[in-house]
Amino acid sequence: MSSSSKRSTVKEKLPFSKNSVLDEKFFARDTRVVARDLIGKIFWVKQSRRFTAARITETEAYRGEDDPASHAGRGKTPRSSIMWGKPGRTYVYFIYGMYEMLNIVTEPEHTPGAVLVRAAEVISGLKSRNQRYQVRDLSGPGKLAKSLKIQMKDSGKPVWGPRFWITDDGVKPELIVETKRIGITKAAHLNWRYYWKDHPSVSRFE
DNA sequence: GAACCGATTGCCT
DNA sequence: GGCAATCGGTTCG
Repeated sequence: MSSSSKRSTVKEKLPFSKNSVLDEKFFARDTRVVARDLIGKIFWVKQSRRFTAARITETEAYRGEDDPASHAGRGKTPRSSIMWGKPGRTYVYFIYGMYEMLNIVTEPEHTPGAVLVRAAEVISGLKSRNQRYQVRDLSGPGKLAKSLKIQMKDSGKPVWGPRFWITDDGVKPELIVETKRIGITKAAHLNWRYYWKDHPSVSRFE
């Protein structure tokens, strides 16, 4: 009668419905549409058998050769070539000597594009008690990657497991604000940043 | 090789 | 608001 009698099977139970996981088609679309649609979705990370869930509240779109601010803006290089790769894979890069940035590759294969995940709110898996304190609001891409322990070696992984997932639980923001991207000098006038209006985890309001 | 830059953050004035 | 920290990627020679 106790649950201990039927132990773990080969298949691992995921803390979300398989139907709610976004698939490759979701990411194989216009980068700006994907960036906007990702607001409110849940980003899952599995780290040493524990799951952390964070609701995405802020993103930015980075496109191809038509976007000078994008890593793809000067053509394919060893670092940026992943942006031409299959959609729905992570693109993690290192910047300013100390921060990693989490991006998701967009557009059909051979068309470059990626969405920078700039902010999120941890909604489950938050560490507490005797474990190390973890903040709830991941306000900014550097802090987000650091808190979720996302590193360069995570680059190229799909967002439908076994390390990352993105799910839709039906929760939607009342209003999504579109504004200028942050921290760039080229193509700074484009309103390709999207955030959940008034959400406390958003890095900056403009 | 060497020099320069950057999709950030936190601390300082 | 200004600016240093810090280092892989990119460009230049």
